[in-house]
Amino acid sequence: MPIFRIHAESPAQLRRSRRHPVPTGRDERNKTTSAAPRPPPHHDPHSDEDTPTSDDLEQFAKQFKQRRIKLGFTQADVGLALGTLYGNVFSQTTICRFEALQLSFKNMCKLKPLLNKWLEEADSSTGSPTSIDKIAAQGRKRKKRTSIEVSVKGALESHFLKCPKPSAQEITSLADSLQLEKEVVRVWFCNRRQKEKRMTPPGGTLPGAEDVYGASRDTPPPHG
Amino acid sequence: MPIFRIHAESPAQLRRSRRHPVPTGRDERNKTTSAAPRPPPHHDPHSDEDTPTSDDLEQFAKQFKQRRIKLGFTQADVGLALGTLYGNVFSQTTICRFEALQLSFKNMCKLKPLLNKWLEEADSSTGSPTSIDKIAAQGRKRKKRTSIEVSVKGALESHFLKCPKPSAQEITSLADSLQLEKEVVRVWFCNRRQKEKRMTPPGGTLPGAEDVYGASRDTPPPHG
DNA sequence: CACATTTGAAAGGCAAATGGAG
DNA sequence: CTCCATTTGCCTTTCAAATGTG
Repeated sequence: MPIFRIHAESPAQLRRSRRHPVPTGRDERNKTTSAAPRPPPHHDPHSDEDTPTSDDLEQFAKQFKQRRIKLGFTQADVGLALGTLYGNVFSQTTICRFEALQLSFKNMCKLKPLLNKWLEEADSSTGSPTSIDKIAAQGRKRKKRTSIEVSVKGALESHFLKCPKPSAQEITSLADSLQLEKEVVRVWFCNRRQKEKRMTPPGGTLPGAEDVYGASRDTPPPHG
Repeated sequence: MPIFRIHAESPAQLRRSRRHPVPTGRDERNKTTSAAPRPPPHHDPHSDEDTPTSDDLEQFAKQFKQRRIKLGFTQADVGLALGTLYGNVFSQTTICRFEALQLSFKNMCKLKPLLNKWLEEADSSTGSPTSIDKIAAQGRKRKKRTSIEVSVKGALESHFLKCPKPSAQEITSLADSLQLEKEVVRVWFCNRRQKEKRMTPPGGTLPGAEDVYGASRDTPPPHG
């Protein structure tokens, strides 16, 4: 049973390879089953703070989820709590991914200590009135994700078609006319270009038409 | 423009694929797109409080979403805000459904005034410090949804197979052994029985043979 | 800037909670 | 209490916004 797949396939890759059929054929999944994907730089087998093994993570995630549920918290609650505890909010999505081992190995390692701390906190204060009702998201580190309205998106899109690489000035004026921050627009174009690349099939053919070639059995999308 | 499908096919009905006649008898399903499914008791054309038409709702939902985004709020924010405004929290999911017109007509009507109020509130306080109005309205709060752990679910399931209709006493003891509230267990069995029924084809045959009785073919299959 | 990665808002599936009728 | 319809939310997934690195 191939348990822990973290890092064996990073989420990004999963996503990508799922999008087009990509005749990968063989799964490269059986790379590492339970060994740490990456040997610790200097081994230090005893702690929770040091690079854990995949098994550690799996174990922890499982236990974490169990405790969380038993304590009656939702994933969202946890994400929020991390904010009030360390000023570092996370979305419910991220907690979900952690529990499901769907983050990269590195990412998992980064989050583990935080969640561990929260768990201890929550665990110990079972029943006692530790005010966890701080709604103020102070010192938010990451910028809140901007929602771009459909119509606005359309406008951006059509601009992109005309000019995928607008100058700083163009961006500014566009941002202005759409009432968006300049930075948001700039990043949007960056991301949009990235997407374009992703969607453009390696050979210049259309995606979906690639199946015609049939058995390119083990040729994952060549990049260059 | 056949846009608004509220009530035309409520999610619930879609899901259950109209197996029951539903008391309404005649289907008011194809009752035009723009007329209110139910004529106002005494018409009072000027208000937001009265039964709105489908068009009203569609209009409102659209506008609502636009404003919300422009103001920089997420669906979750709104849901939460409703809680602090009226003591009646809603989840992100519900707000999402409202915006997408995915609630039943009745349900939409019920939520509209609340959201409308929030919108005004939020709208007017753009930039101004605002009063943190805590209308400690009805304490009428929905019980937080209980998450039942996988293993516990398994236990319940196996009990169900042995005895789908446990007595109050059995429930109590089961609840006790699983460390769940008795009520939760009772409801679980109710819901489980419901599910069983839903999955069991009407004639004892497999689902798909259901239409033997009535040619009710005005509902296109769930979109694809 | 390109490219890889982290992270979240919104949407979808399933089911927990609620309400009405018997 | 039951059944059944309906409301509503937790968790999950998708797509992409934001961030990090060269």
